[in-house]
Amino acid sequence: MRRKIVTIRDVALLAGVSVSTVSHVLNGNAQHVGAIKRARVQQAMDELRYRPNAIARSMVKQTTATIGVIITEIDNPLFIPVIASVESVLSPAGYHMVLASARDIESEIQAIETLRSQQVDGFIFMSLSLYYPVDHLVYLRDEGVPFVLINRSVKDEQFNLINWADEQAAYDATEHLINLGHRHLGTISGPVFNDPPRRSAMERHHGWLRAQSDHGITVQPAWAIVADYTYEGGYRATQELLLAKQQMQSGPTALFVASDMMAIGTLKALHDAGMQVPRDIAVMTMGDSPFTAYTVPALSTFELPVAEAGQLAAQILLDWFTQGSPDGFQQVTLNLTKQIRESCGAKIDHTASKPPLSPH
Amino acid sequence: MRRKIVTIRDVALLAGVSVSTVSHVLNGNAQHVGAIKRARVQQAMDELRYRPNAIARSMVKQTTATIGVIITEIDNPLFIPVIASVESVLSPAGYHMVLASARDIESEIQAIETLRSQQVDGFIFMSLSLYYPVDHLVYLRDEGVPFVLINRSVKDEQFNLINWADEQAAYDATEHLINLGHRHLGTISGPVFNDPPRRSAMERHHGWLRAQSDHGITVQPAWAIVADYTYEGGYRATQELLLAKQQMQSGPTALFVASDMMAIGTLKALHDAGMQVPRDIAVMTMGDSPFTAYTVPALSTFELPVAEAGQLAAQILLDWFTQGSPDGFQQVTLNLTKQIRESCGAKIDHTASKPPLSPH
DNA sequence: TTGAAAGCGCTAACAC
DNA sequence: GTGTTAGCGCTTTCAA
Repeated sequence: MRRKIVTIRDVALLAGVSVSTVSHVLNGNAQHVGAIKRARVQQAMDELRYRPNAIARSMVKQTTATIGVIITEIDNPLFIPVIASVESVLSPAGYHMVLASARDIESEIQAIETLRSQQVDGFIFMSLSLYYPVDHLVYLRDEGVPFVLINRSVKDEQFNLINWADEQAAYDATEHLINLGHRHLGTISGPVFNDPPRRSAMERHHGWLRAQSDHGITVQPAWAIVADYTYEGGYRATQELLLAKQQMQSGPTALFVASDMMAIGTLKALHDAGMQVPRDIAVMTMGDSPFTAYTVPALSTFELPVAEAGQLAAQILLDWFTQGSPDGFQQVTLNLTKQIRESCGAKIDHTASKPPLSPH
Repeated sequence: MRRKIVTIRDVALLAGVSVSTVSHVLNGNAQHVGAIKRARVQQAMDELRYRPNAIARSMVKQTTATIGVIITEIDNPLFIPVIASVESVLSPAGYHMVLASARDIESEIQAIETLRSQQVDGFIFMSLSLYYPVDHLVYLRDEGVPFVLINRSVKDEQFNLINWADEQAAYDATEHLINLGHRHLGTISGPVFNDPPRRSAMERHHGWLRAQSDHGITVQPAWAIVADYTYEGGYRATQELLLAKQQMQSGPTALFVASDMMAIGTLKALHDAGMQVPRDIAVMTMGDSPFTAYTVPALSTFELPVAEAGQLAAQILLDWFTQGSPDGFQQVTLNLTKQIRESCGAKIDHTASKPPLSPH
């Protein structure tokens, strides 16, 4: 990019005016500039193909109109709609986005340092959804740096924090299954045993438990298998569950699968085992993948409002920049949307549908 | 980000040295600095929590160590692995990435201007895979700005250009079907009738045609349906095909679906119509979605080496920066990887498998 | 080995 | 209205 650079000075020279005049027309303070000179300046800029140097401007304005987006799990499909929506609100406001990825705390700290030295005006942190230490974020906050966290596992109340109502959605999904008549529920959980633990996985698992508890259903621990949110994980966990069922001579009639990627694996494993969904087993899941509508059978799911999270995050930052540091911090929990399709089946008939397994 | 900024001057003052000395230790020119002073400077930096201002540095060095990535179709899953891999090679080299999206030529031109004024050192353009005019890219090239195009539809030979071997993969996929014994082939094409046309769709369609031509198979135009690379499109196109089949009293025994997203829709439509894959109809597709392994049945596909494209693009730019402007431009075509699973079925037996539709 | 000083391209008082 | 000028934080000759 090292052409011979055309500067504001060149323009001033050609237009026969001073640099400050050029600067004024550049910044729209055109009221302070006579029409004749303004035209001359415009023409000189065009002639010279002048392009203002944003770096130099940032230098004096002490602001870059750029926000840093730090993402983890760059392979997580979730972050596409997020950055897309962040971009969609930032861009019209004249803000830019620099991206950095960080798969752990160390590289996150590193990324923050680098972006700060690049003078970004704020941050969006996307999704290191483990309960990691957040000392560096506390520090950042105390320095007055604007940032917002999306889907982040923190317990501290003092951040701008956007989360999804994972626990409630899992509860609702499970309850939906219960209302359909199911009394024997299994689950494929996310990575609940991670260390540090992962918020969404914990919450979703908890929602599954709570719904059953509220309905007086006894949880069968052998029917709760832990996986890792991937297709493969869902596939293997389902095989495991089927094995347990075989050994126990009894299995769940309905499954809550804690992520739609896993649910795809579950569907596959069930199919490979010769089981039909929802006839032999009902399935509910949650997530944001548009694929769920096109699986066979189509998955009943709770959809994450992912784009909303990104928009909101960007808007919080923008407001901060324009209106100055806010009084408190925003804690937003976005609800998921119920999407009933085929995999959860219809209401089951307890009196007729099953052979007399239990006296009930 | 407007704390009271700690500058190199503050450090110099505290350490009792000159700014240029601080600058030297900052830039590793430590040979020129005595050990005692060096230590003093280090300590002062730590004490003040000094963070060098990259903006100021860029200002004098005339380089930002940042490359602009302009993507279109931000909803296209393809670009995730691309930017992930771009980041993975840029980051270790100390380079950053600023993202902009542009869904048409006008906004692309706009994005280029903005990023240039931000003094990015180069560009990666990702995937406006239509034959749009490229005057602005020619201009960019002639100005000596480093950039590379990924999956871009251009005919000009004078760009760094990374593409996938779409035509060949489509040819191979079709030939695979032919080798399996199929003689009646259908296709769900991408948006071939777009204006301007879309390279990958055209090429894939052409590959499908060429393979049949090479094997002396007569193409049945009614079995070639055009869609738009989406699930929905694949679903609807397949329904259309089924309708045509019904009206003609004969249909294809095998389908080449030009993208895996569409193929998911195809599978669904086929299932909804009560047809079994591959028994009733064989399916081959191509793309980069990891989902294909988990559909029912698992999709036979040609996989796009997407990450490779990103790495290559980033590397070309990095080499340019370190070794200076190259002599020519690189034109790379990356081959897809054959992945045979269930949906294409096994070799079919012409003598026995079908009721005597034809005397053959 | 160290320091003084001249910018990098731009903005914003402040004069005129 | 328009021009002069002092920086923004840093690197880099060039002298000492």
